[in-house]
Amino acid sequence: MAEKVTPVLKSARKERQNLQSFFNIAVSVDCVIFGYDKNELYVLLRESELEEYQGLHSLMGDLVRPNEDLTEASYRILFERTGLQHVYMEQVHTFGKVDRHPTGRVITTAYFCLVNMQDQQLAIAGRDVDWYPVRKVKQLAFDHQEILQLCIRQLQERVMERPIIFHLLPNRFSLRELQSVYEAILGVELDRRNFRKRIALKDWVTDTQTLEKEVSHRPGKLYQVKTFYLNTKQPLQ
Amino acid sequence: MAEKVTPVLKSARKERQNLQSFFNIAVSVDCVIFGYDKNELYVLLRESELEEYQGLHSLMGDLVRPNEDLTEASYRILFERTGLQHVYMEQVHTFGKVDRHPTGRVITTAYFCLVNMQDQQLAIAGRDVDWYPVRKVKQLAFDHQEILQLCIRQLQERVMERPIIFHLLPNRFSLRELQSVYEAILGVELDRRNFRKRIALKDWVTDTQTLEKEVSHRPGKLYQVKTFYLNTKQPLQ
DNA sequence: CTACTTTGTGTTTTTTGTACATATTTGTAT
DNA sequence: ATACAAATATGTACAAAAAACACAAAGTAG
Repeated sequence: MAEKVTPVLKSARKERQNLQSFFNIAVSVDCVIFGYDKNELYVLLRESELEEYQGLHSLMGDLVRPNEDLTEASYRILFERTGLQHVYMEQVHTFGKVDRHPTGRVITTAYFCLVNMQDQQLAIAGRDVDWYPVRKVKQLAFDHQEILQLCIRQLQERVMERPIIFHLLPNRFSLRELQSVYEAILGVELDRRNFRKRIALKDWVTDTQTLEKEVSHRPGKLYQVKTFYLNTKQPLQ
Repeated sequence: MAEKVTPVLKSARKERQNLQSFFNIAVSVDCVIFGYDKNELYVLLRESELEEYQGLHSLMGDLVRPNEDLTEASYRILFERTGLQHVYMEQVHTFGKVDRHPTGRVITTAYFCLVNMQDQQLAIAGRDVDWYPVRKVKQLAFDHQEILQLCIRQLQERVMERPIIFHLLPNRFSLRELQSVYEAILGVELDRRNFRKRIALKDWVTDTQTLEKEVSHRPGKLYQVKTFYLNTKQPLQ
């Protein structure tokens, strides 16, 4: 790391005179867009454009424009790919290795986004864009596998401390579905009785007085999240 | 998205207009360097160089060089200012508002660092650099107040989940000191008996069989953190 | 040697989390 | 219509963790 010793300050000043050299780093945003369907957590991926990564998938990313905030860029990318606005999003980490992009110096800030895959507004843009079960994603272009892993870990932490999981679900859902989303994200099985107790205690949802339809067994009650907990704005960070 | 272009930016962009269109965002790193002494949490600040922020302090930051990793840049900045290497550091957040820097588009990634203020190696570089009690910092240049706040919050979360607090302390410390660091960071008072029980349970420290000196009361035992817990590498993120 | 300050320890209570079993409701096949 | 399958719905006992709380011992200062 900081192997060079004292002359650093002096040479830094020198380099700074030649200011252009510091505008040689491109800035991008990568969105890890999560969805949930039938006991599986999905992530939205596209086919990589680069020859170097032919045949591999990559996250939804783009360079940040000179006149847009970092946050704006992430919402733009999400919108371009999904047609969705007002989606829950959190910044996760910035990846800045010199050689992380094969064709130039690009640092990237990763965000995770939670979307409802049943949303009527949802319009996956591009033939090469599709949902993939997170469990099955083994290799991605660039350092995107690492980015994805970190986003999953952060998602796992967040769903345990804040009511953000509802962004993955349709308006009405059964407690069984809710539990399945937790299980898909955390990768563990949960005890049904304790789970329901915990949810009841948190007081995040209300009974809609309606029942599931088209299930080949006893239908469960449908619940809604209390609207208070559906803010897109992240309460922390 | 909001297309506000301030005159400042416009001229800044003009200067760089001959560069490739997406390589005109500068990337910087800001280090929030924390220290602890006598019941107070301190942060290392310098006087701002910019006219716009004359008289205000700012964090330790610099532009990232084209050929250094983001992480390298943060260790370089820390080393330039403190002479320290192998310091505990964590990335916190990247700040990317278009207008966050008055003289151009600069996005910055914030790191927090934990240093031992009694460290013999510690050499604060520059007349304008000094320690300030975190409690008393009210206003900073740029968006550095916001950055500082977020770093404090992340530090508060981390010390509750991982044994990183020892990086702020000298080699040997009493349990009373250790408790005081927690109290300074968290801004709360802790029960001594429960605190000691929790620390004993965590099994992070060993008794050095020596006692405090030069205290005007019953001296406490001195402890050391088990070396296993002193890795500079962050275990998560 | 007395007063003072801080260290050092243990018990009880409360809260939280975990493990676990049975009756009920509906749909489906006969 | 009846039996069966599958999932819903619910409560209690136990273990672990956190919080509240009080008193004796060690050393310093005068």
